[in-house]
Amino acid sequence: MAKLILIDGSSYLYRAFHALPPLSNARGEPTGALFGVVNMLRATLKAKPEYLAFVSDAPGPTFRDTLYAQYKAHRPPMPDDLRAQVEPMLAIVGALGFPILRVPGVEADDVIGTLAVQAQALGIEVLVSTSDKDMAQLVSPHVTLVNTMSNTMMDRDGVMAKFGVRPEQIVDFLTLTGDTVDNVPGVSKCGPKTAAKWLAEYGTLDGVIANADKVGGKIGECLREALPLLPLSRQLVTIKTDVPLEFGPTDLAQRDPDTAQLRELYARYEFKAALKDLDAAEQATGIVEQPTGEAGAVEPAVLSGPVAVIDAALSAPGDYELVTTLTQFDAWLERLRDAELIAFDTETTSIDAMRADIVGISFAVQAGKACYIPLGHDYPGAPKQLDRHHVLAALKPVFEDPTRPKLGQHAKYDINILSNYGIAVQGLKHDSMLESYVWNATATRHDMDSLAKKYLGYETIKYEQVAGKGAKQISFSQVDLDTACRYAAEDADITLRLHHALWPKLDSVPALRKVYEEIEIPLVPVLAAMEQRGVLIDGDVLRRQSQQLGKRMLELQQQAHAVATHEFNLDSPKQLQTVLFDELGLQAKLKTPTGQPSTNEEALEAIADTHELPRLILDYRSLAKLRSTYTDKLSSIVNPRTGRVHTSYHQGSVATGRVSSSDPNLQNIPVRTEEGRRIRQAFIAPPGWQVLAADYSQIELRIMAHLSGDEGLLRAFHAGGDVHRATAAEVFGVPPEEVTTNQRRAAKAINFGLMYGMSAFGLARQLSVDRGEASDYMGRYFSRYPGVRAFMEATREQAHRNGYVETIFGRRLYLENLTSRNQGLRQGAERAAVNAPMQGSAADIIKRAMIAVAAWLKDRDDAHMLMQVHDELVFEVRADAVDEVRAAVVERMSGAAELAVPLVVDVGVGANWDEAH
DNA sequence: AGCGGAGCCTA
DNA sequence: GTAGGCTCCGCTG
Repeated sequence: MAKLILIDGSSYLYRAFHALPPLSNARGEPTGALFGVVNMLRATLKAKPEYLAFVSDAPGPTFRDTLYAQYKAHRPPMPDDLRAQVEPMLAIVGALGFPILRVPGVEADDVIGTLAVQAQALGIEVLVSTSDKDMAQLVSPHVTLVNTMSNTMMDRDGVMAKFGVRPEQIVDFLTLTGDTVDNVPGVSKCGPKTAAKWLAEYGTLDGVIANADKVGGKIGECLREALPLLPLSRQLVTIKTDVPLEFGPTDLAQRDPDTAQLRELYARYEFKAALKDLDAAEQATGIVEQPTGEAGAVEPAVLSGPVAVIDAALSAPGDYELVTTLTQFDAWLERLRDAELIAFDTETTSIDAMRADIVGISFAVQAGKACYIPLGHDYPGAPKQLDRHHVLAALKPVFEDPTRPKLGQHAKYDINILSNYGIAVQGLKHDSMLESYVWNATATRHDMDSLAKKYLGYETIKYEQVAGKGAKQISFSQVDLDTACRYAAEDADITLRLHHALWPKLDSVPALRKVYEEIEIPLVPVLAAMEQRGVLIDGDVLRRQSQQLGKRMLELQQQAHAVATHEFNLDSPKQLQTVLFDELGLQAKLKTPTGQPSTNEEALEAIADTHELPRLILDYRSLAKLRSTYTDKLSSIVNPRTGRVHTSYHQGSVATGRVSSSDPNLQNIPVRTEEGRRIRQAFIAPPGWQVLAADYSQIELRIMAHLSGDEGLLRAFHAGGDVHRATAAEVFGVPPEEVTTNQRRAAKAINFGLMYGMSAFGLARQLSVDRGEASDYMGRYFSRYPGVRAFMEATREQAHRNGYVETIFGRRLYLENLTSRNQGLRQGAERAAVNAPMQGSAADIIKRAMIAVAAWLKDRDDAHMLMQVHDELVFEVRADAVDEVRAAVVERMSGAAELAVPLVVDVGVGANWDEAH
């Protein structure tokens, strides 16, 4: 059964303030009450409730003040030492991921009462965490009070034991006893015992009132005296359970905690146990949450309250309309024409845009107001839907009008879908996935469900909930219309709400806004076009290669079995381990991270001279990899409709700003070995066309020269020629023409290693020299290129100071684990920090180049951009246009950034991708 | 059927 | 030693 924990914030703050000694931190700030509350919150989280909230009083009068001017009139003002702890408390509560609820006009109790009743109706178990006895009136079979500070729980029996009355009698009980602290008038001389006695006798307050005459003695007079005020008192002590709220119990999921901010707050207020918990969690997961706000010095006051308060406009349930009539559709068409920003989403039959059919479209034009237009639900008994052709034809002018701004979540997919129906979407202005990605690429995944949870505290309907999962999953076209509407309209609605939550963040940092507006958003249609175009594959070439590879693999396999004297699965590292190290008794040189003797390439290479089996395995593996991943796979993935391979480019999955490619991954096609390179021969151009490949020469090293400003490195690049040779000449103190092959190899290893944040130890390993020698090389390198060392130091320092490093264009690259107590994790983070500005800037540059080249290609039909492989762009070009395209591509790639060194681009042209290199 | 580990391809 | 994606096995449901 799902559980909801409601925390009575004010009650805890007061109770902790009075119960704990007046602690303070090194700055002299009071921390006692905070400490108590933080411990209570941490204990609460350990219960892992599905839903939770921290409820506190909103500023301003409530309905009780209106009802009775004397209400709480004698309450002393909040002590300064307590007041000072309110803002930090809210900051910590927010950073822990609690939804904070503050509703004006009512007290926290009323919000808690209302949510408790609502949750109960939904079959949710409720725990009310409070130290306020008045709350006992809420207790029921599924509502229990918890007092974390005294570590007690109070259910129905507990209420009876403590008060001597049933929970439903608590209101009457409190009315009779009154409350001197809150200035609620009761019956004087009537304490808990008398109240319980009367209620036991007459059942209810009304019963007591009706029988007021029968009560004798002095106390009877007091009762009769109090009679006129009792109805008012009852109103005052009754906790409301019908407050109109913009959110419900199920909106109250915990958000992702902001560990970085927590660490800072805990450190500031010196909560050592809480800090230790954070460290333990970090060690366990190896993950540290990145701050989502401006990193650097964080003043708790700035980040408190509103950051985590559920914003009614962004978190309320939406109003979704299922559009099945022309009247409805025309009304929405009108809304779209008037909209400042159109949020749209498509529903289809497949996640592969190239094979998907459209099933429906949803729109949102304001938060909470969305529609779903079903177009292709075809289950038995499906209601009649609008004509797809008519709807798309009517929407086409809207989608294709660049002056009507549009918003999507991963809009590239929807653009591809609509393109299948002849609609060329123009005017994509925003994409919530990219907003989140540019804001902080690593704080969260950027799918809508994760974003809604993190930035809105909203739990979306999951696709699995409407369509099932695994083998039983049905197509969206089989989902009933009402369910489909809830799901699909929510997608458009949440996209819009996410935009409202994320855009102000981006807009507040000019460099990030520029990266988003000038790089990521314009890149969307460019990538979409590349995916749709696809690349032509020669299936016959691949099939022939598969056969040849298979034949040679079989031979190797038979030889291996003969050597091992029995059959075994060459693809199984585990079986191989047994054969090599147990049966044949070979000496294992390396271990896997899990402690098993390793059978990876390096380990087999190391024992290849002691037995013939390792070499057979190595040969077999390289062939198996080629066949399973490339020759078999690629020919099977050719789209039958287009005869081409259509990859997907991912704009939101690489921490440094690169794009990645999958289904298939065209960014890891072999190139280093002769056999591998043959696979590239299958990437061809149509008859009369050529493949043109253009790649940046040493782009990351050039960026290092630019960023570091190191004179030696700048000179080397300005001189042109072989930079590794130039480096070797400097490091080894010989003229460039006398540099030996080994010297150049060492220099190249240093150049690359430095960009990966390498240590002398790593270089020694790479070059197979001892550590002293490697460290000697690095010493000489840094003495020749002192600017490089300074740059690396500065980068590490910036990473520690800000939690992120930046690219040339100001993209922020957050680092995880920089403050880890685990040395390995921390050093890993520092290496990543050193590499990130170079890898990230290179990514920015090629993205800018792609946008520029695509703009130039826009109205041409003699060349298409097909692939991006990090520092390389691949095109198909009609033979008569090759020279012109080559010049234009080089010009735009070289001109994609103004660096302190030239950006050199090498171009090759050929009948296939291999020849074009 | 889904998942983690091992291994290996790219820049 | 940076950044990814894909395939296989072998385990768990």
